[in-house]
Amino acid sequence: MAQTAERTLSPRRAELVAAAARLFSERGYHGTSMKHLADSLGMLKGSLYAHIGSKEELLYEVVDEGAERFLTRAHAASTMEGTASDRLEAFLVGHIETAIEHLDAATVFLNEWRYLSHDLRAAVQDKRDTYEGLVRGIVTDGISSGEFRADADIAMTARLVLSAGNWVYAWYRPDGSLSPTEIGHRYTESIVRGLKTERTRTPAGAGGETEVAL
Amino acid sequence: MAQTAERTLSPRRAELVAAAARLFSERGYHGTSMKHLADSLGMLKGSLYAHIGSKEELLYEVVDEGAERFLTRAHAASTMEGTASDRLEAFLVGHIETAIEHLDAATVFLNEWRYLSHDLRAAVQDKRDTYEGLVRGIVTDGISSGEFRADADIAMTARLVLSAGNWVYAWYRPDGSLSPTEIGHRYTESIVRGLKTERTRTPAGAGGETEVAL
DNA sequence: GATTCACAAACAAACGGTCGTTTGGTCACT
DNA sequence: AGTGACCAAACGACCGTTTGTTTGTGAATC
Repeated sequence: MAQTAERTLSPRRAELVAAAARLFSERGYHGTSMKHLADSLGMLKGSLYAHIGSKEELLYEVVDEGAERFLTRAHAASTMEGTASDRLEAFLVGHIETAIEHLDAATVFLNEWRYLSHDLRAAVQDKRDTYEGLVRGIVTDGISSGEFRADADIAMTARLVLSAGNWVYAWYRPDGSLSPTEIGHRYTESIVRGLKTERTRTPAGAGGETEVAL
Repeated sequence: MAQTAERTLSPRRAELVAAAARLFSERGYHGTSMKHLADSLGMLKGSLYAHIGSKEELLYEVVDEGAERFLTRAHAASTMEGTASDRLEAFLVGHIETAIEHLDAATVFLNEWRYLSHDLRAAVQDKRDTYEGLVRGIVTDGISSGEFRADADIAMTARLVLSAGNWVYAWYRPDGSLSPTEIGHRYTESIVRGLKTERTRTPAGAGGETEVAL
């Protein structure tokens, strides 16, 4: 009855998902019509359905792709050797690099995922919970080992880290003077400095001015 | 020809704007139809146009109302007596309190403003720039007075503050155990601790666990 | 000769918005 | 008290357009 949406193969389908990521991030899910999508690929909207099952399926694919990228990097950071500070830094740098390198998918992952219908949204929510759990784990480790202050608020600290990383998409412009890695390092330094028990201050260079962007 | 949309008077119109704020924040601007709005007020969509000029006018009203609230609180924090730390704290606490007390309008202000057409969007952008300028001013003052580290990155620090505050809407639930004020204080402490030149550590109580929410 | 892929046309439903009409209530005037 | 003018507010049908999706057809590719 319904034509099966062949999984991930087909290069043309990948183009579709990429175009959807760009449009959804620019105009939002509900603000993007199938005609917009088709126009951006030089075809008619009806033709899209040779590659996909529905508009929502497309949204899910973009969102899930974003979630997987974040999780992969986060898992690597969580399990690597080193102090909790090292891992927290690797986590945040990885988060910000991922967000910037795939700005479209990351924006959609952060902003449009809530428009998924119940079941698909729940699947994404699971991954988000897992992700936040990884940050909390690192912070908890740092406290256990005496590296971080014992009275640090774990949930609040984790959210501060994620908030910093999650808002990058809102102000980052590719023509800025700082690299993603550099941004990640600076954010981490600010946060970790406040977390540590003893002072292990690393000198930080003064950066150039950048334009105002909230 | 076009019926003039009477400014801000009319209590019924205010109800309309409030209902729009709630719906726009829940379903997004493009995801909310005029029929949704009318239904939520128990009237027909055609009747809405006795009070408003267009859907976009409604969006602008919600967004601008949000912007004004943030700006008012921020201006008060910026001009108050005290150290830069005090003002930075007042700023962030005010930001978070405002965001939570008017969660709907704040969410729309942060997420949906970009769907305004060019001119209206530019007006909002101005206010956002002003807002960010206020944070930077406080950080700059702190550096000048020797209160904050001389090598602190002003733009980055300002963004860290705003990011923390701007993401609150995404995880805050009214039934949580922490008050808006408490949340603001904890965030500020984490950030300011990393900014200060000498240690002026204030003891912080360990908070209760809260549920996972990204 | 089967499979891909896009076209072209059509679909019902929903979109934002308009408009002439009806409603319920409040006036001033008799 | 009764009457008619006035008025904001809501109705309800309708506008033209766009929405996401389906389907039958035909050209190209393997």
